[in-house]
Amino acid sequence: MEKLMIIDGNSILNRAFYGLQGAQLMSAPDGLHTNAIFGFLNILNKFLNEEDPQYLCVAFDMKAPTFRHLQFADYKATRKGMPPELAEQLPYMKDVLDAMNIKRLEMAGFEADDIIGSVSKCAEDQGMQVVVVTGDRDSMQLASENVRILLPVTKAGRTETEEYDSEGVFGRYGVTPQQFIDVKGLMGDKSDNIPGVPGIGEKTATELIKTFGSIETIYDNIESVQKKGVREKLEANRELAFKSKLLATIDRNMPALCRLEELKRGEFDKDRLYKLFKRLDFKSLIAKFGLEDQGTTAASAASVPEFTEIKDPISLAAIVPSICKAGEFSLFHLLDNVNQFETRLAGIALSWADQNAYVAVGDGISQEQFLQIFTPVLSDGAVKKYGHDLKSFIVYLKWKGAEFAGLGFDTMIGAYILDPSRATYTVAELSQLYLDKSIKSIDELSGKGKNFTPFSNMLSEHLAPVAVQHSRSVMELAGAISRDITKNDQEQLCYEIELPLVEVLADMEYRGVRVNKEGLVQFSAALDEGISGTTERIYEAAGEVFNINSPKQLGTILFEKLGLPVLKKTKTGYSTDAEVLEQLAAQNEIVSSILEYRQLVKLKSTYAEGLQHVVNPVTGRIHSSFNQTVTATGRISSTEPNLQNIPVKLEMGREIRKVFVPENDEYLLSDADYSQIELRVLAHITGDENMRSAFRNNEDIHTATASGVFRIPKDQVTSMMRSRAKAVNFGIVYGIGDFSLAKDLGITRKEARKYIDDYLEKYPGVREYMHNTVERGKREGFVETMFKRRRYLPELKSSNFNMRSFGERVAMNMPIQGSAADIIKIAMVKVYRALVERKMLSRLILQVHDELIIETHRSEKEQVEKILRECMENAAELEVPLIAEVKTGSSWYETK
DNA sequence: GGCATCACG
DNA sequence: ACGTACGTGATGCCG
Repeated sequence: MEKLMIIDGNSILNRAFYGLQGAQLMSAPDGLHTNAIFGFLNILNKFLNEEDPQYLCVAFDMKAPTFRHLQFADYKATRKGMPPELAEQLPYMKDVLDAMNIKRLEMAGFEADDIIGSVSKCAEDQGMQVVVVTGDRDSMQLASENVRILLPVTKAGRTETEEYDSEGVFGRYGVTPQQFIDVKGLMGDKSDNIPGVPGIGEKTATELIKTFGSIETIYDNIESVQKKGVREKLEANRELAFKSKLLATIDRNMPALCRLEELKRGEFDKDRLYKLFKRLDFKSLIAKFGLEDQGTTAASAASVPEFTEIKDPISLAAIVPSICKAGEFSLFHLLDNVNQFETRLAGIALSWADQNAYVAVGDGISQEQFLQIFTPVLSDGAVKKYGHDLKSFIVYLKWKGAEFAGLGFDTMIGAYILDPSRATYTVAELSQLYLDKSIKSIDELSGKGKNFTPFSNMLSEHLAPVAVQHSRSVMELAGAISRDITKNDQEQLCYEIELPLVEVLADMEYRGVRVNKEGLVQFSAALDEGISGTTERIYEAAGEVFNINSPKQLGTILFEKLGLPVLKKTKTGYSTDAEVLEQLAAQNEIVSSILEYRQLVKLKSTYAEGLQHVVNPVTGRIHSSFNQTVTATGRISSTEPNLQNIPVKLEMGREIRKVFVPENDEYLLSDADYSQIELRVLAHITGDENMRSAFRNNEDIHTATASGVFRIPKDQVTSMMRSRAKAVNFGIVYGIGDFSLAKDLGITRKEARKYIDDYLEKYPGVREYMHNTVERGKREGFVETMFKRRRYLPELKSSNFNMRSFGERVAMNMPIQGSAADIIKIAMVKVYRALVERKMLSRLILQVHDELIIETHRSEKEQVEKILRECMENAAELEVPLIAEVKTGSSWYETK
């Protein structure tokens, strides 16, 4: 039997739009929203795979009024207009469907439901099987032996499908599909503004129709309606009932929709679809629909520039003079991981003047030969280098003992400065964005997951053209991106802060930090003892053995077996996080054991054991990566391992810091941290006089705030008041709301509101700033830091309350967090230069957002402390003093 | 691979 | 009426 699938376009788009609205907006590079189209295509793809129909169409509503509007003025009067974020997606959705050769059906004067009803009837009559995909239960009336209704529903965060044929409808609602119309006629539908009979709801309506069969029969036998109240309501609204039934009835006899042949599925127009998906930034769908190949065959694909392939040392040496003469060149380096601790150069593409070359390292030229021949160029500061992610190349060179100088531009960093919110910064996507040029991406070439192939295992005939396209693009991108940076007035940020920082971070990664591995092993063993005891106590209290690490199993024990009250839920079930457990601790002894267990297991798995795995066996040190293009605010992030979240708050965790030590006993660790840098930045950029004077007088800011908020002299501020004022200070920086402050402090919302109001009273400049920064964000589309780092905030224009509120909080927070990040980056460059210029033995090794750590040679202790303090305190000229506190000790633990 | 949890500033 | 603080990364579970 042949099968037709009809999709209710508006309803599925709506569902996708509202279903896929996380905190993150989904949008194409130019800000066009794409979430509804994306969701629609995923649903479409799923059902096409499951049903594989021979015929397919999508029905849409049109803006024109339908016969229902014309007959009844109120019809759908309450329905709000489509939000602009969805409306802008419609034309693209239609383009995509056209490119997929899927017939769109829309007709002025009719709703999608009527089209679906008519087409399905026609198909049914011709002996076809019909599947209707919709998000709208109104279509239930269409179900029959041969018409199934598929309803994607979101359950616990996952999309499942409810399926109804006529029996299914009867099973679920107790009435036949036909009678579904009568039920709706009686109960009405608020969202469609179908009035129904006032006072009759779903229950009564269903009962009545079950008994009588239809609205007509009810009125023919109105005296048989048992309940007096119901009968009176029915009698009083006879006309309304019939009118509502008519409104609820889908028109199944629309003219001219019966040309089913036109709905036969056709081939995708792959080229057109590929371009559209590119436009919409749908990478995963390109793969899902098998369009990868279009990238190279598409007309827009850039051609590969002419290049020389270099496979012997002599040819390499031959191009060196030409590069030096050009005075600048771009490079694209291909690194492979030999193992967890070692990278290898697999090849490098070079572009200079009008020439390009690919050096096949490991294929005729060894790494050593390459370095020997090329280091004079790499270390010559007079020859400018343009690259993409030069930090990784510089770190590689450092391991090989080679020098790098003359960093001209890094396109990854440049693109991050232009827009720090991007998920990735690949040369291929930046070329598309800034050069309007399509090149094959290098990651695609090497594959992912089980298809992954190291560059060294690939033929250079495949690698070289792509690598050369990359190096040529890097040259062009350097121009395009630097022009935009100039336009945005971000030159200082780029050339004095971010680019100089590349070398600083490379050096920090290369140096690493010494850890006492034996100490980690011992720490781990000590934790084991605690864990086994705690585990036993938990099993004992639970009366059974289960996996405590599984929130699901733990939830079952706590909330079902032990009957503890459910205070919070997550998407997938009961919440068992620390906040919940702390509230439950008094009710059952097991709870505090679980908290203790969690603490111990976290320390063991993430720190005691996790860190052991990343100690470099050659150096005995941990070489974390410091990422410069990850955060949306300008902060640096640290990975593999993350050395920016080593425990410090609780003593038990803090002990782990004892294993972070200097290289040997000639060295110490110096730790300098900014005192209240974010609040000082706040005082500076808001210009608030009260806050400024508190800092200028070197007051304790939380006490000063408490004194203002509680309207009492500073010497009468209690520690309770101070800690509450501290919470408000923090909250303000995050774009506070009374609800969250109340929860944080365990007070009522009203009290929290008063704290905030009193705070803004005390610091009126802060109120002014918060208002202005949001307004400016809306006007300009972005907010910025003291040093002109930008973050774009399309969320501010969202019609979705939550999303817009999120945008507003970010608008308030980013300039503060980001300015603090700017300042410490400036300090890092200063500190690094000071150490290098003085030819000191001490080196910067870690940064933790407001804290710098130097491995200090004992002979240089005083000098290092002075450099740290001065570079940090003078990194920026603020309206309030910047204060850095420095301590030196024989381990990270000892620098507290 | 997404989710829940928890470590840091 | 909404649903609830900013920025990160690592781990273990589970579909």
